[in-house]
Amino acid sequence: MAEDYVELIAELIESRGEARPVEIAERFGVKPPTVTKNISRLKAAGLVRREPYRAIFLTDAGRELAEACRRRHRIVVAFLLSLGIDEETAERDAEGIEHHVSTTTLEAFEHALLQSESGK
Amino acid sequence: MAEDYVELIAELIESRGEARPVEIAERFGVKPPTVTKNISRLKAAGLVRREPYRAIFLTDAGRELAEACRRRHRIVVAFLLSLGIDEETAERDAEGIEHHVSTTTLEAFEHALLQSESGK
DNA sequence: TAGATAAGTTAGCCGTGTCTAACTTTGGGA
DNA sequence: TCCCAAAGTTAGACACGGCTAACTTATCTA
Repeated sequence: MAEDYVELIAELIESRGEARPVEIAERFGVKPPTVTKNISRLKAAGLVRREPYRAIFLTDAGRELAEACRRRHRIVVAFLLSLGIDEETAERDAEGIEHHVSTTTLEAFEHALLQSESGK
Repeated sequence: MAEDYVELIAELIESRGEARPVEIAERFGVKPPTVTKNISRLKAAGLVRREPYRAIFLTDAGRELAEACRRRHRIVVAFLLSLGIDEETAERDAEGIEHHVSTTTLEAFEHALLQSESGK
């Protein structure tokens, strides 16, 4: 959960300037109370900084985690695309797959990606 | 959860002749009461047939699900291996990845597998 | 065949992630 | 400026998947 949240929060801050619960709820297809509860868990975990009714910000730890997740996500998506999978499916599957990919496997994906690029 | 259970139960029946809670608990690294609870959920879902204190059997639906899962598992593992990933990592990652792979992506894996086989 | 031991179950707890219903706060018009 | 709608929170419920402690059943062996 935490990974998906910080990833999305980082994206929202980048694209919108701030991250709001209502947008998070829409993107994940959950209801606002779920977001409130999860955000407070992220806060307890030191990933997020925030006061009630205000926008959500990432701590340094949160930003680091988000960066690692986004990088991993990009690699997985790019890899699936390189296999000829359509964008929508690649995005959807990557969402699930990325949390189960070890460093070893991620490196293998990167390596395969380089091969396919040189061979195109 | 259900998929992992029926997959393992099918394996145990094949290799041992029957599936016993104690073995399931060991393989998943959980305690026996967890297995009892989950088996009764599988029974409620119509995937498993069983009386208390006896071995566990799959229903037709359970067997079908198990077969689909095992096939998918084999493909994911073979695909990861074809990327040069070591067996242990391939097994471990496949366990997580397999539940998030759409039919489209599974087919792409199979296709890539054929390519790599013809090219070796 | 009677115990002891291994296997399995039951009861009750916890954390996670979800929901609905009802409330509060914020902020932008009229 | 005041009020209303949108955003956010709180309270309380639920299912899932895990645990420990304590109990019951099955089985093996002396």
